[in-house]
Amino acid sequence: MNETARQASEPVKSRASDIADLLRDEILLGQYRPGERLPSERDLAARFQVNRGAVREAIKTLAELGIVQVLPGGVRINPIEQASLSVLGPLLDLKGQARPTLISELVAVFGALLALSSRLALTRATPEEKDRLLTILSPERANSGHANTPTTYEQPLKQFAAALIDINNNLVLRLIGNGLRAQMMGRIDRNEPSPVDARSLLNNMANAIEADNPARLAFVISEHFDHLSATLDAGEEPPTNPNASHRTTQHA
Amino acid sequence: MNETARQASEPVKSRASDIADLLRDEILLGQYRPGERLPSERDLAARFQVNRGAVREAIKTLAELGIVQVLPGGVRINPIEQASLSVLGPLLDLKGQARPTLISELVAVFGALLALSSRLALTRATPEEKDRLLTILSPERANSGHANTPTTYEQPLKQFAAALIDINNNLVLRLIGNGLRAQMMGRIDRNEPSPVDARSLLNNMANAIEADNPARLAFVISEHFDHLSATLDAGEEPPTNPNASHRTTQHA
DNA sequence: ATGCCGATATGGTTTGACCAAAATGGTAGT
DNA sequence: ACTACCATTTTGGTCAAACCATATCGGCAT
Repeated sequence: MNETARQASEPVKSRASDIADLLRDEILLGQYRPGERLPSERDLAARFQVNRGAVREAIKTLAELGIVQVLPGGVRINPIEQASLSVLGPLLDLKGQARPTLISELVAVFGALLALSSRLALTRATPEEKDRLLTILSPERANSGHANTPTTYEQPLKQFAAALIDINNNLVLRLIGNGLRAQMMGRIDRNEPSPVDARSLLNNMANAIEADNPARLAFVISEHFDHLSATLDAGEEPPTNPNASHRTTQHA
Repeated sequence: MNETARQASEPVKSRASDIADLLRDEILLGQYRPGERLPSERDLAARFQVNRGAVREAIKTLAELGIVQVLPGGVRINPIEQASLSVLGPLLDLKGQARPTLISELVAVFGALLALSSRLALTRATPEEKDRLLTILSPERANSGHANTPTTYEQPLKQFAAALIDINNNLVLRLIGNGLRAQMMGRIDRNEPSPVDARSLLNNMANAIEADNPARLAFVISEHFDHLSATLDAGEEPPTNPNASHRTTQHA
């Protein structure tokens, strides 16, 4: 029946993917320098006690990630800058060991893309779509009336971003968004506690939408994330209060 | 000696990559519907007269592209929206057969990212870096003095974008840029004849930089590419003059 | 010191087989 | 007739031992 319902629970861990993960982390951690050669497939197979085929598949994955380059004579390590977007996730998992400023950079780009996306969307949005966006931004005064949503700021932003993607119907934008989201999934949702008056952000966004002002919408978003990024840039862990357990029902 | 000089001439075509390309195009062309199952590895191996290992590696590639999902019991096709950025290239090669509006969408996102990147860069650029940007934008009045550059508009923009990436030093931005560039490489350089008064764009950009106005810089870029995107959106091939052979020394 | 050439190492490919889990289809029980 | 269960088949995952073409490296002869 429901042929499209399948959801891909876990990626089905396999030897090859385990090896790929391991080698990937080793490379991202800088254990091999760019231009250097990875051990031969046979050596790796011996090291991991697996068949050469498994190693080949793992290397295939690394090549697809853009962090190595396989050519006759040997597999060579690429500079990180030549990698694919998909390395962000692993890089984040390495928690700053490889690039301390990563999260700040990510926030900056995310904010900018959100701003861009919202500007484009608001320009072409129908009244109904604008209503939808407003509803997402301010669940308190929504028509559905149930104000029991626990004042989380990430959720509205996520939904908002998703709605923007739908409205824009721009495949390129969607693919980039997919990539970023996939990499952030479950990695910095907690680490990015969306500090800096996120509530006022949502309000400003709503106002800009009501005012039908795409430029202003983009501006308030950019401002917010620029600030957030700068904050993260300054100290590695800016306002990490001892009681900060992400969403502490602030005298709601 | 020069250990980093190796340049990866051609990607070393292999059976597996051939098969991957073929299957990829078939999927992108919609010969399989999302949720549907790809033929089994054994069947594909038989069809392509190759070993199963080659087919496995090909499928691995497709999985990395995000266009299929391999799990015990069968390989299933994903909706295009779940793919990776890397499908853009193949999609462009299919020249609109799969998604006619792709180029327009790409231009829109490219412009927006360029605007974003330039805004961020101009905010933190040193005077020297600003000079560098200006030099790139207006080679005529550059200090080097050789005005023999044949008035191409793509080149300055490419160099400009590259310089921005360097200035920003934002890995996320760089990876996205890499992805987009890799996909566009040799594909739409000719198809995107950078029409609409590109010269005035460069001038406006230079002015904004001289004025130290990041917002204005971003604005002029956004405006330009929004317009370009809209133009592409309207007619599939907007001003394709019969004599349009990309750069026709317009009465220079 | 230089040029050539062969041994060696490397990725690419093949064959054939086995395993675990999913999908399938038929049978037994209701 | 319908459902629940189970055995068969199919599928991806893995393994083993080779062979090929090319790139690399070493030693040899000039």
